[in-house]
Parts: sequence; C-alpha cells; structure tokens
Amino acid sequence: MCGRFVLIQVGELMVRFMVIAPYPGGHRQDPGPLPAMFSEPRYNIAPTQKVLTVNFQNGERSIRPMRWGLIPSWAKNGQKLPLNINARDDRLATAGSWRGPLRNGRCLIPADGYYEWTGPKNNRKPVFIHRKDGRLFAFAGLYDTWRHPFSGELTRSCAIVTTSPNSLLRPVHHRMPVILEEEAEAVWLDPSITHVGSLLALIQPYPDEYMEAYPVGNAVNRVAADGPALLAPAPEQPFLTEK
DNA sequence: CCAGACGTTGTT
DNA sequence: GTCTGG
DNA sequence: CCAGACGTTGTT
DNA sequence: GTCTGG
Repeated sequence: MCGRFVLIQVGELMVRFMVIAPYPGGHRQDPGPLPAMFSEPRYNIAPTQKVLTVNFQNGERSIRPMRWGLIPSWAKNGQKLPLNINARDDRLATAGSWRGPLRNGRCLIPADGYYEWTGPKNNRKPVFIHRKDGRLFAFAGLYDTWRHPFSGELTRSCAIVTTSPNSLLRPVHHRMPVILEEEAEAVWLDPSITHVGSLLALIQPYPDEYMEAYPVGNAVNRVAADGPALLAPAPEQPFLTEK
C-alpha cells in the first residue's frame, strides 16, 4: 500500500463518523460544503490530491480536506522532501516525520476500498481490496500542518499508516494499510491519549474475514482515470502461456 | 559541539 | 535510470 | 501507486 | 522541531 484508493460513499461520512460513532462530550457538526472534487464519488484518488479526513478539532470531530502526502511542519520552504503517503507502523514512534503527528496529528481517512498492484515490475496488475459488505471504513492517518513562511497560509497534509498484511493480502503485497475497527477509531482520534503504547496497540492487520480482493483492469493505472468502471473485475485472461 | 537528515515500496 | 506530477 | 518527463536559447 | 552521525 498504497498509492490509490476509493471514496464512493461521500454522503455517508456524516452518518458513519459523526452520528453512529459519537464520542464523549461531542456533538454533530456540519462539515459545510465538501471540496468540489468530492461532489462526486471518487474511484481513483492519487497521492498529492485532496482527501477527506476526520479529526478532532476544538473538541469535536470534523471533516477536513487534506493533501495526501505529509509535509512536516518543520519543512523549509522549497525543501525537497519525499512524498510521504505511507507511514510504516514500526517507525511511527521514532521517525522525525511521524513522531510529532503520532502525538498531535492523528486522523481517520475514510474509504470504501483501495488498490494494490501485484506481480513482477514489468507486468503489475491492480487488485481492488474492500470490505465484503461494501461498508465505508477508515484508514489510520497522521497529519501535520505546514505554514507558508511568507503568506502564513496553512497546508494540512496526511499519510496512511501501514502494517503487515493479513492472510488474504499476503499473496498480493507485503504491506497493507491500517484499517481501524470502529472502537479503535475513537481511541485513535482522542487527543487526550498520548501514551504511545496505547496508540500502537490499535494498529493491527484488519481481519481478513471482513475483506475481499479481486483483480481489476489496468485503466486505474492512469491517475486521470476515474469512475465506477475502474472497479469492474478484470476480464478473463486469454491463454498466453502457450506461444 | 554542529551539520544534516527527517520516507516508503518493492527488488528478476 | 531516476525524478516529478497527479 | 503509475505515467511521463528527462532542456535551453532566444524570443513575432 | 528533534534526532543522528561525525
């Protein structure tokens, strides 16, 4: 994981994350109009694009768009940094880019599924991975806020935590994104929790019995491609083994 | 002490 | 081959 | 993650 | 900002 994902049920965000899963002392909040790019479902969200996140802001959950690809708060203007779209779980507590966000910048990144590419480098095939029941879920995310040195403009950006794959995905890839169970979502978002061990304990491979994976066509390879057709199962492969 | 890094994935 | 852009 | 670029001078 | 390497 994970350089593409899907966010179809945009309209379910409020219900799923603000109402069904309330938190102590919190209340429902109107997220206001969503960014234009989320006025329609998205089937191919790529790094550097805006993603919708859920985080804690002024004592309540809030839905915010952020850039996918974390820019640390300490980055100098113009400094070249890696595209931080994934954060390895075993590096969260120590790596400079993650340590601060693990304490103060935890978020959820809602999605309906994601793509993983599998196979040899010159013949990689995209696979779509999702919940069997099709429900919205949330990746464990980290975010940071970067301040433009002159304009003062704030840029919020995020990364998806990765861990070892479950048994379903092990044949597909050697990493998988961290998907939180609903009880874990509230803990991950709770800003009062700063004990690193309590946070890392939430990070587990999502149970494979809830998930399903199937090959899709290579149209998703192009970042500009979008739409439900990307989720169509890949057509049967013709017999190529015999020359 | 200062200078420089600060990341991940995938690798026939 | 390696970096950048989306 | 994959696709696509990868560059400069001089300027109607 | 904070850690690591020298």
